[in-house]
Amino acid sequence: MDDWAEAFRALGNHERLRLFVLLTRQKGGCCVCELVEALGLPQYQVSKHLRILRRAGLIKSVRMGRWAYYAVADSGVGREMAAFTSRVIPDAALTDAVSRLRAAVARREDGRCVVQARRPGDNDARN
Amino acid sequence: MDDWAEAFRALGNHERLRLFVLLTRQKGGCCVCELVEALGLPQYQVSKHLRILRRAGLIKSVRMGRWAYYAVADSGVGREMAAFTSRVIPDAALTDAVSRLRAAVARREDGRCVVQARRPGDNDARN
DNA sequence: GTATCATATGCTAAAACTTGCATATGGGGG
DNA sequence: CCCCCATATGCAAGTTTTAGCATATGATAC
Repeated sequence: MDDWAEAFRALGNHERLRLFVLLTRQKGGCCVCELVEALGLPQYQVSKHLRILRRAGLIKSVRMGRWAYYAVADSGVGREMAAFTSRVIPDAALTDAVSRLRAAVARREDGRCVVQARRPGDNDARN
Repeated sequence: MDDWAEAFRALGNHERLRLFVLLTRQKGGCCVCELVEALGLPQYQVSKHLRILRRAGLIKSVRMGRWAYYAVADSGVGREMAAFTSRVIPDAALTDAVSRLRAAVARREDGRCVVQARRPGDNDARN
């Protein structure tokens, strides 16, 4: 029960919910920079949100070289929540983010992410 | 999407989650004093939690005389969430609260609540 | 080694939430 | 009318979250 309350709280934030739903849409997971690109949020924020989702048991992470790949957790809370959000949250709610994510993933080489990180001065969202 | 984030946040509190799940277990709804008895929380806290759940679209309320009856909302968020929590949260997690609620409901007369409110000095939980 | 990229984290101020107490509101009964 | 019961709400203190910036860590390339 407490586990579920924590999972609900983790998803009770707009950005984190988008983040989680994005991960459910991208089977196989994706790395942080791809999520940063898809969501248009600062990298540190994405990292922090990811940690909260992981602590809640909703997602898992694997280090591959210098990249960290995140995906929906296999067990209990993660799988159930993913199934639920996939069912009730309409695709239309995040078409843009999904297509940006797809684009980033498509740019991978040999299955590895090659997205260049935004640095101060790049064409980032609010500048 | 924002609606869902708000609903998740509302359920992201241990007591509120218990409260909501209790309501899903008691079809037809129940009044505040019955919930107070079932949960062992102070009345003002139950009222406040109920307001948050209602604002999130999870539950609805009806005034009947001096009692306020609360029940899971019919529409979207409420119904879906109720179905979900009923499926994933084991009954064992709140057997005690449910049986106290059932007992209170059983004590109704002519379908109306007759639970006497706890006053300072009664055999309440932590005293 | 140094430089660079991807990611994580510490710190701070602001905002939001929780809790408790007191009290207000709204309705019924005498 | 006044009193009581059921419920709601205003306020203050303590706690947690959030957002932003800077910086640390981990890993690869040179």
